[in-house]
Amino acid sequence: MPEGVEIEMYRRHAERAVGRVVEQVETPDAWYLKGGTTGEDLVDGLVGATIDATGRIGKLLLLDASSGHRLGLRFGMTGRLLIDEEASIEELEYSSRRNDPAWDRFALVFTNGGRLTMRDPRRLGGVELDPDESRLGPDAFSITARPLRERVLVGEVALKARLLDQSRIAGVGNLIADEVLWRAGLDPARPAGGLNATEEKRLLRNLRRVLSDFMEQGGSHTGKLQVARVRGGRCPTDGAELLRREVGGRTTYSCPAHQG
DNA sequence: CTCGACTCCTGTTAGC
DNA sequence: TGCTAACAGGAGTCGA
Repeated sequence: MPEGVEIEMYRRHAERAVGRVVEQVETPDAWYLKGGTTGEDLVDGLVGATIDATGRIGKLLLLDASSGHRLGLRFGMTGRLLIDEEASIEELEYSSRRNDPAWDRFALVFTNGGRLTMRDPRRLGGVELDPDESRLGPDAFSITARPLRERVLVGEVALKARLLDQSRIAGVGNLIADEVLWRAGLDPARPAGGLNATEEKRLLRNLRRVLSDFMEQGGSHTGKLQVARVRGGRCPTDGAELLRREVGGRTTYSCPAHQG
């Protein structure tokens, strides 16, 4: 599913839209418009404007328009981004391999005839004009030791729940969280505030490595733990049967032997 | 402010 | 073979 890694790939793909002029906005699914944004808002704010730049905070993809407005795109669990009908990621985990235009929820049509399309079977994504970015914590790709320690590694709540909390660190989803904690040898259910200095460093180091590995390998489904994230799966490093639990409201796989 | 529970959505898949 | 129910998770809301 799209996590920060996939959204960064989408952002790079969306660079192909920079410099183009919006001719038309297509909103076939009103449910997909979020935060009070209407089709009329999008037409008023975007038609005639040039896409000047792309941006990303966590899982939120941003398109800056020359009108001064900023378009926010969220992809939920199954959303894909198409530019001129071309996808950046062909295999999206947990998404359909089918590629049905009936799932098009939103599109920008450009004056050159090309288009930017959001194709989302399960409709968990959404589009918002000028979204509130202040609700997101520092981006996972650039977070440093201090904000990690002060905003994420605090309190009694489960460590993994903290990593998934977009207001504290933006961009970590279920697969990235499981892979990072597995590599760092940390139990997902431990209190977030209970890590010592060594463990904090280990967490940050592994977060950075996982993000860079996943970017290189083509997505958050390319982790070493991924193949074992099935019922009865075994730890790829020590062979112990993985623990399958719900932590932070999400299905969580961890190794009882080396994640302490 | 914190935090867990609940809800939304629908294609896929396991199981009968 | 065909049907049903469980499952997946990002994100918002609500109430204690």
